[in-house]
Amino acid sequence: MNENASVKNPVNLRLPDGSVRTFDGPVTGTTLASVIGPGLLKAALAIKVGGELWDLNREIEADADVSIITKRDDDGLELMRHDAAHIMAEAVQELFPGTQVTIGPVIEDGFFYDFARDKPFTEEDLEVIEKRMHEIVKRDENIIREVWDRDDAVAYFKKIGELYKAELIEAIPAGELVTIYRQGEWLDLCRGPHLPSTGKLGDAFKLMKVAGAYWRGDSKNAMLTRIYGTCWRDKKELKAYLLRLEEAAKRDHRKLGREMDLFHLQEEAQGSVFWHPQGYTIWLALEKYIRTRLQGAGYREVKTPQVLDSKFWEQSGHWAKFRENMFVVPDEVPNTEEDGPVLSGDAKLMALKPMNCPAHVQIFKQGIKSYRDLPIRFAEFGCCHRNEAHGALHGLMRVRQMTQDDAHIFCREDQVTEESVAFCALLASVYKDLGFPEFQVKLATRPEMRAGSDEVWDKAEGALEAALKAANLEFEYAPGEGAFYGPKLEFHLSDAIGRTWQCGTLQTDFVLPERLDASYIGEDGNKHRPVMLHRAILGTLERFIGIMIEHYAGKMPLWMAPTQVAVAPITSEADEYAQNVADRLSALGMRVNTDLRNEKINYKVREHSHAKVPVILVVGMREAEEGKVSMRRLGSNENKVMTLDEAAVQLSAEATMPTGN
RNA sequence: GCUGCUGUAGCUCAGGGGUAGAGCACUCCCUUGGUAAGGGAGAGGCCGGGAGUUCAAAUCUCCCCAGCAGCACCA
Repeated sequence: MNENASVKNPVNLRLPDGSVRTFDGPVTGTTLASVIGPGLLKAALAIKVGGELWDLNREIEADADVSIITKRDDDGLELMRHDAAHIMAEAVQELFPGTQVTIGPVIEDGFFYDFARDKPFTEEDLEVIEKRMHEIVKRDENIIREVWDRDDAVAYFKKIGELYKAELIEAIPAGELVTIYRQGEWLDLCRGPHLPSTGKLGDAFKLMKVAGAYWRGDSKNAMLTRIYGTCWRDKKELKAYLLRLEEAAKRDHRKLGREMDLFHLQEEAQGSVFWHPQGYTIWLALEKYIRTRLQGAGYREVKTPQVLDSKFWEQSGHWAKFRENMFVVPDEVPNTEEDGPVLSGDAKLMALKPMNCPAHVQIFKQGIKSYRDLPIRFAEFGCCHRNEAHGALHGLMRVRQMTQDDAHIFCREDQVTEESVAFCALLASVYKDLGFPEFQVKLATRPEMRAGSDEVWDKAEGALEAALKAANLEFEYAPGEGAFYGPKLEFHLSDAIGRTWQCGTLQTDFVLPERLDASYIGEDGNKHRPVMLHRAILGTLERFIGIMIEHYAGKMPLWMAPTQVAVAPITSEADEYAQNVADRLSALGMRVNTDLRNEKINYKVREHSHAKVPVILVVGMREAEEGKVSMRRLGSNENKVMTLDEAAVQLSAEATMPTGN
C-alpha cells in the first residue's frame, strides 16, 4: 500500500451560518452532526454537500459547503417519503414472498411503489402491510449504501427472481457502478440518498389505496399493483392532511351537482350530462360571457352539422387515428320488418363529429379568400361526441358529449405569432374574470405518430414558443404530447383534490389546411395555404363548469349563481311585500326566488344557505312597513338592513357580468 | 380498456340464508315563528341486471352493467 494514502488532508466544512469546521481527514455527516450537538445528531436525516444530497454516513473527502438536513427541511420530508416507499417494499416482501419490486418514487404528499404479483393486493392487505412497516421502523434497521458493479447487480437480481429490477439495471450503461441500499435483510437498487436508519421515518404515514398501473406506463405491458401512501413529518401534519382531503371531497362537483340540483348523469347516457334548470343557468351565463368576449376579439360565430360523412374524417386523418373513439352512424333506413337485422351492415358510414375543425374548413372554403380577408376567426359552441374509454369518464370533467368553446383562426404564416399572442392574452383575461389568475401552461411537442414534415413542425413549435415568450407566460415542455397535426399549448387548471385538467388549448396546424385543401389568394396572385390555429379557452363548458364548481365550492360568483337572491318572508303577512321585492329585482334581470313556505325563518335561511344562494333577503312586517330588506350574504351571519332601493342598486351592479377589465 | 373496491328508499348509510331498517328529503295536519333543523301523522324499496346453489337468496357462487380510485387514452 502507498504510504501517502494514510496521510490525510484536512477537510473544511462550511455550515450555512458561515462558520467552518475543520477535520483532519474524510468525515461523515454523522460525525459533523455529533460535533455540533447531540440534538442535531438525533434529528439529522442527511447532509447537503455542495448542493447535493448525500447519505449521512457517506464520507466527505474535500472541502465543501454543507448543511445538515432534518425533517424540517423539504428535502428531509422528501427523503422520508422515499424511505417510506422502501420500507413498504420491505414489508410487502416479508409478508408476501414471491412479490417482485419495481419502482417506488416520491409524489406530491407521499409515495407509491409498484409491485408485480399474481394476485393483486386488496385494501385489506394495506392494514397488514402498514402494521409491518411500523415494526420495521421500530427495528430501526441501519440503511447502508453499497456501490456495486452493474453486471453483478443484474446477475444478483436475476438470481433472486427480481426480473423487473434486473431489467431496470440493464438499462444503465454497462461498466457503470450502481448503488444498492441495504436495510436489514432487504436491499434495493436506488440512487439514494436515504435516511441513516428506518427508525428515522417516524410514524406519520398511512397507506391510502391500491390501484393497477402498467409496467413502464405502457398498456401493452403487464399490469402491476400499485400501493399509494402518504407520509408527513409528524402525526399532526398527517391528521391535517387527511382532514384536508375530507374537506376537498366536500367540494367534489359531482356531489355539489346533486346537492345543488345542477345536473345528473345516468346509465342510459353514460358520459353525457342531463343539465337541470339550475345547472343550465350557470351554463348559459358562462356561454353568454364567453360569446361576448369572443365578439370583442374579432371572432364570428358559426354552427356546423352534427353528423358528417366518414370521408371527411378520412381526409382529415381522424378516421385513421381516432375511429375507435368515434360514434359511427350508418346512413340507412333501418329494417322495420319483424325479422332480419335492423341494419344491413353495408350502408355508407357517417359519424357524429368528434371535433369541429373540418367543418370550419368547409366554411372557409366557400368562395375565394384573399390575403386581405385574413385572419378569419370562426367560433362555434360545438357539440362534439367522443366515445371515451369507460375508465376515463369522470363526472363533468371527462364526458362523451361535450360542448367546446371552439374556434379556428385561418391566417397567414406571418400572422401566427401575433394571433397566438393575442389568444394567450385573451385566455389570461378570461381566466382572471372567472377566478383563475393562476394556471399551468404546457407546450406539447411533436408526437411519434404525426403528419407533416419535421420542417413544418419546427416552424409550428417555434411559433407557439414565441407566443408564450411574447405573452410572458411561464411554461414547461410536454415532449411528444402534441396532436398528430401540430404542437399545442395546454392550459391546465386543478380540481378540488389537486388533479389537473387541460382546459384551454392553442394548436398550430400546417397540416389540415393541406389535407382539406384550404387556400387563399396572396398578394402575388397565387394560391397559398393558410395556417390554422385551433383554440379553445374553456376547453369544454362541461369541464370548465366542473372546475368552477370545485374552485368556488359551489358558491358561484353572483353573476353566475343559478339563484342569485332568495326572498324569505318571516310571516305569511309579509308574503305580498316579499313578492314585490322579488318582482323589483326580477325586473332588473336578476334571478330571484321567493320562499313563501310555511316554515320558520331559521329553516329557510339554513336551506338556502345549503343551496348556496349568495343572497338571502329576509322580510318581516318591520321591513314591509318601512320598504326595507334585511340582507344576509352566504357565508356571513351578519344582516344588513337597507331600503329596497339600495339593495336593488347594489345587487344588480354586483351581478353584472365581468368584461375583462 | 386494465387492476382493485362499491352498488339497499330521492339523498347519506345500517343490516345480512327465513316476507326490508334509520336519519334527512317528500305529502298532510298543527304552528305565523326575526336569521343554519318547531311539533305530529303518513307515504315510499323485486336490496344494479341475469343465471346458479338452496326447502328458502337482498345476503352465497358465477356472468354482465354502472359508479369510485388509480393506470392507459385524451383530436
